[in-house]
Amino acid sequence: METTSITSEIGTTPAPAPPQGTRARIIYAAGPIFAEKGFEAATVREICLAADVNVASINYHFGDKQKLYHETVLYAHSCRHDAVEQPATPSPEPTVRLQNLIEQILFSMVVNQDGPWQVRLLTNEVQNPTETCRQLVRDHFRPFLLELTQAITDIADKPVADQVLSTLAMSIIGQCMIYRFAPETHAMMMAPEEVSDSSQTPEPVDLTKLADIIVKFSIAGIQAATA
Amino acid sequence: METTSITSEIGTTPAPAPPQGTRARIIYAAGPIFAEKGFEAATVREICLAADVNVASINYHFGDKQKLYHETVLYAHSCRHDAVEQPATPSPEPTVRLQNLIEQILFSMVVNQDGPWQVRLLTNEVQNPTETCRQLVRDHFRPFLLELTQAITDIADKPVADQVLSTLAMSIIGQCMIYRFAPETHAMMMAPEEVSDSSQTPEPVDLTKLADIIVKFSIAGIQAATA
DNA sequence: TTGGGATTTAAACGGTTGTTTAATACACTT
DNA sequence: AAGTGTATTAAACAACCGTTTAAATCCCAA
Repeated sequence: METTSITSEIGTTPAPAPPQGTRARIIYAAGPIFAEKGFEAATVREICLAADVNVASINYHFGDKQKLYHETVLYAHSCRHDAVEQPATPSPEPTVRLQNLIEQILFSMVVNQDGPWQVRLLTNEVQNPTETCRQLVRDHFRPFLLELTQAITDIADKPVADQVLSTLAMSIIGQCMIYRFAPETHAMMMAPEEVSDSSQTPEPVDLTKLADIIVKFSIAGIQAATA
Repeated sequence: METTSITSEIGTTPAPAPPQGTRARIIYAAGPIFAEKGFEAATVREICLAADVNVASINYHFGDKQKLYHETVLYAHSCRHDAVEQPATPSPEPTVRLQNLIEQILFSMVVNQDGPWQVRLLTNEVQNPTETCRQLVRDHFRPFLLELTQAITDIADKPVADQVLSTLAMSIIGQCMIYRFAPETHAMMMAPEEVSDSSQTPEPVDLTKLADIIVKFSIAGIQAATA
């Protein structure tokens, strides 16, 4: 059995074209299926059909369905993480750092770059976390949260109680994530009549403008809540 | 077959004790199971086992599994809607109305009154909407959104572009909903080491204080974003 | 008490699930 | 060319899925 990690195999290149190895082709096919139907509803047979491999290949290369899911989530995160560039040296100005962080969430989680299935898969995992999520929290989410709370503290320019600090951080994250947590219901609310099929996720919002509003909103909110 | 709607049967009374009728007992047992495992992963056999009824009862009383799910979601919403009292006459002061609306979301969606499964079920439905969600949007969510945008417009005290208005509304809803969309991941982020089983959803946050922070944050944010 | 619709029951239905097996094909060294 | 370990294949496995069936039971009006 191969032992190569998929993240090092095709994770570094977003790979819009289906890859060649059997193992990589399975993950490439499993991603959108897991993202759309969830872990339980997705069947190994339809994944293998989409990947054009034998049904036994999943158990041979990954052990079982659960381990395939684990690898697929990690691959999805690596795609999104690579898709957004970060400034090499953080700005000394905390409001600029806050803007960078907000844009980082929005552009990695909201924009549908080379297919939105990676984001949808991560959203599902964060909501119904498995051991995979714990790994993501430790390696990526918590370091990000620390940067965010540091920026908030600097903007407040005074000591902030821990509970207030975490509430403010969650307020900022919540503003960004709402667009990914319930995009279809959001579309229903905004356009009540014209149902439309909307096969692909509609992206009518200008992300730059959206980021600007959230940044202004949040800076004023931080100052008011810590006054 | 019975034709009584469950919402009129036990919906008006939150009913912490298991109800008597077979039909009601099925919904009472199906709620937490659907909420925890999702529609596909939940099996009719474990629902019937929990409800202590025959496996054929679901098909007899509801037609099929999907129709049972539909009724269960509607019942869950009626529980949450009844659990929060609303002021009879809206205040003329828009900031007070905004505070009432924010508390309305928080107390109906975050607090775990007589078990958090109703909220979790609604969250799942909003994320992967079926026809049931469309019904909820039409009858409840959109009227709520109209109240919210009206309050925002009054606070801004000047004309606000539609796109900005809807962005601000989503920012407020997002701040409240983030605590329900990913409560387990949120707990992971806040307490990295002490994993703990946390069988029940932990509720360390003081809701009144939380609401206060979000209200202050949002009022300042609205004024800054519409200045 | 009796008749008959409503309800509950045990059992079975066809179909699908994830996984395993054993045989086959492949690539590459000796 | 023979041998060897890896990879792929078709077929079958037991278990479970949602649903259906037909008989048994309940309940209440006549």
